[in-house]
Amino acid sequence: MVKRETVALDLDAIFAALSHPIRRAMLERLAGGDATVSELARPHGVSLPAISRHLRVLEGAGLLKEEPDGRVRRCQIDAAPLSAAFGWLTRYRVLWEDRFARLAEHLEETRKKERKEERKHAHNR
Amino acid sequence: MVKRETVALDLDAIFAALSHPIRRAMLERLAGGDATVSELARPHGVSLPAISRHLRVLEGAGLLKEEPDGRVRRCQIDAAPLSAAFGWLTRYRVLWEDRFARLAEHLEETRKKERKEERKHAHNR
DNA sequence: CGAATACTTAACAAAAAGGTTAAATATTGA
DNA sequence: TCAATATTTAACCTTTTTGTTAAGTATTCG
Repeated sequence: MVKRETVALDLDAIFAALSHPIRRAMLERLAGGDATVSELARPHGVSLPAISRHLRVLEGAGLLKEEPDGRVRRCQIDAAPLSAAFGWLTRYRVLWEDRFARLAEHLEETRKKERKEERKHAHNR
Repeated sequence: MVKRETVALDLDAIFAALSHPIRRAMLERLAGGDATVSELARPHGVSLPAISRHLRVLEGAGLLKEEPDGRVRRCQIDAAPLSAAFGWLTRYRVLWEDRFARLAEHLEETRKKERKEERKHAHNR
């Protein structure tokens, strides 16, 4: 199936896109509403070309849509791909939680036995 | 506040660690239980030094704990840092709430089934 | 029209990422 | 003790990432 590979490639691109603080900050900014390239650039002390390339990274991960509007470019977040990242994390978080759950169960079991032993010994004292 | 910076740095490292398919596969493997370096290396067609460095990336993100055990190194997942990534995504999850809801439902459904299967198998053991 | 504005592309450099092979280290087991 | 096993370190190469400045392309507006 092609889909599996696509998803995998997406995850590569999505997680990579999220791994840079400027790009995360841009997404955070865009979460509050659309913005132009310059507006997105302003808070970060880097050149416009650098910003432009960050935007293309986000776009490549499917996280950004741009729409030319006169001489301005209006940028909009597309958060949909985040659900893939979220899904990956969730799938394995679940597994780890299960492991913890099983461990916790086991410990609880052990504790019960121990308490039983304790009570027995208390009687014999 | 030092904490904020630490978290930001962690997010860089955590998302970067998750952006490589081999590293994600290793975490998936480790989710099923501890493994040695060689065991982790086996499925991927790369050299052991390459694997060793992937492991250090995971370790650097706090996702891996290694314990020398004779001439073997037993690797164990530490899922705790994932909650930072999880947390970041969750903050912006408002933007894809609908999809999120559907995904969450689906995962919950899957988990229930899996647990049912687990109990069944546990009985047959 | 022509200057200013908002970007992008080109060309370049430094650093990081990801891989390789060869050599070093440590542990086990015959 | 010696050979095999498991893994890391060193040295090296290539590609990608991230940034820079300078130049190019549209678009708006006086």
